[in-house]
Amino acid sequence: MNVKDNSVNIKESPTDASKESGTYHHGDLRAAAIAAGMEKFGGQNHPDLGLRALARELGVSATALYRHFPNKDALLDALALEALNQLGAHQAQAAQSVGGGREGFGEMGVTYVRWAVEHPALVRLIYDRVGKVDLAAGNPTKMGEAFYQLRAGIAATMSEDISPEHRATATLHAWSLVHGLAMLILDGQVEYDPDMIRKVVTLADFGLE
Amino acid sequence: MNVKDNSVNIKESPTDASKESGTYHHGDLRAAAIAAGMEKFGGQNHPDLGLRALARELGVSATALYRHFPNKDALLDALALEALNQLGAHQAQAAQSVGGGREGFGEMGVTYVRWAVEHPALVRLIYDRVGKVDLAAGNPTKMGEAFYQLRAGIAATMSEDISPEHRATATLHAWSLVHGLAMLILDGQVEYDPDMIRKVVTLADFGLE
DNA sequence: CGTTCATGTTAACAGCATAAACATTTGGAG
DNA sequence: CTCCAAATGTTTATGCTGTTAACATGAACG
Repeated sequence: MNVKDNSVNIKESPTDASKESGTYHHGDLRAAAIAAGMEKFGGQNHPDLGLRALARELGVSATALYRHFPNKDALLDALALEALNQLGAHQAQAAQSVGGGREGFGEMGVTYVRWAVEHPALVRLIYDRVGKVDLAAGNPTKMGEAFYQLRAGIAATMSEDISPEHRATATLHAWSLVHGLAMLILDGQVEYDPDMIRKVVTLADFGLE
Repeated sequence: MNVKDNSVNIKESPTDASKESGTYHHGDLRAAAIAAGMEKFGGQNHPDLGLRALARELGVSATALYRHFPNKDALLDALALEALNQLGAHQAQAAQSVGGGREGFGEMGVTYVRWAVEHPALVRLIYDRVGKVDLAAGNPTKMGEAFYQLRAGIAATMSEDISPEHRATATLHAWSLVHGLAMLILDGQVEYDPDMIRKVVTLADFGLE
């Protein structure tokens, strides 16, 4: 599988744009807003975005964002999707770099946790939004699809000659393990230590090999 | 170990109180606020508390709460502590009802997840607050102590003749597993099913017996 | 009986998301 | 090329929020 780059496409606006004086129109505000939002959430631990602050950074009035997002939640959804795609890309890369089995799962787990530690607010945002969005509208969202890819990556590290039920259980087990570990670290209950992570993750035994 | 009830002590205020007409003074507003807050968070999934709304429910003006809590965060901290104590009590009860080993851990894990599912907003609140509080002030908080009890309960289900390092790793593994599972359920990624929970949890093998 | 202190009140402020009305720029059709 | 419509921006206004300051009440204690 290739590492797809699903990142937001910051298209140069018509007639170049970029900047140039105080143009009334911004160029591509939607993309800029998402980029600025991602930047703002980058190293932070707790998601907290103010429309006014974001708009100020973009050199635009607060209500301008409403031309591109129906409300704040929609903007957060867009950010969450962007973040999930980035995480997915990292996971795919990790899966690519190693084989399956316990070793492969270890690598994916470590990657998941590391990405989470490096982008705390984004992980929180992802799970926060997906919990609200997917349930509310029963639409087969892009986020749902991205999550499916994530699970599939985990399941792929498991031996093929185990029963489907056991496989489902084991996948859930693995996902829970790395996600829980990541959350405990983000919430300050466990200090981040790559070696320790690997030890904990490879302690798992659910018919991987 | 006995099941301690660390719940908030709703002391009848001096001179009885309880209610009786529109007394200018409330009686014990602090306890009432915590109780009302717990009630409000009870079945909800996402923590969201408005001081004004809470005060309205208590039949008191919004700013009255500032006589008992320096700010909103302090109130949330109090709620988180209360919630953590309740969770701890449940865990202790579960630990009491079964022996150690894989069976014991399974019971504790199921209990943890069940309580989390029944009180989603409170679990979120607990980890949200402890992440901010314990780190900010390096004080050995009551919450820190309560968490220690939680970990100790998990560790107690493990065989005694394993090395301390392995024991620490295994404890973290177990905690991560149940916490991650609970979070995935709360975020709508996994549907709650007690049997499935038990299967996933007992799939763990880290020198329990 | 009177003072003091804890605890309540109302009024005010800044910041928030958001809606409505108005302004400007862009792009396409005649 | 011109003109009109749609897209995208701005200003203004509304009702929410947490929080502070100044004032009021009542309970406890000498």
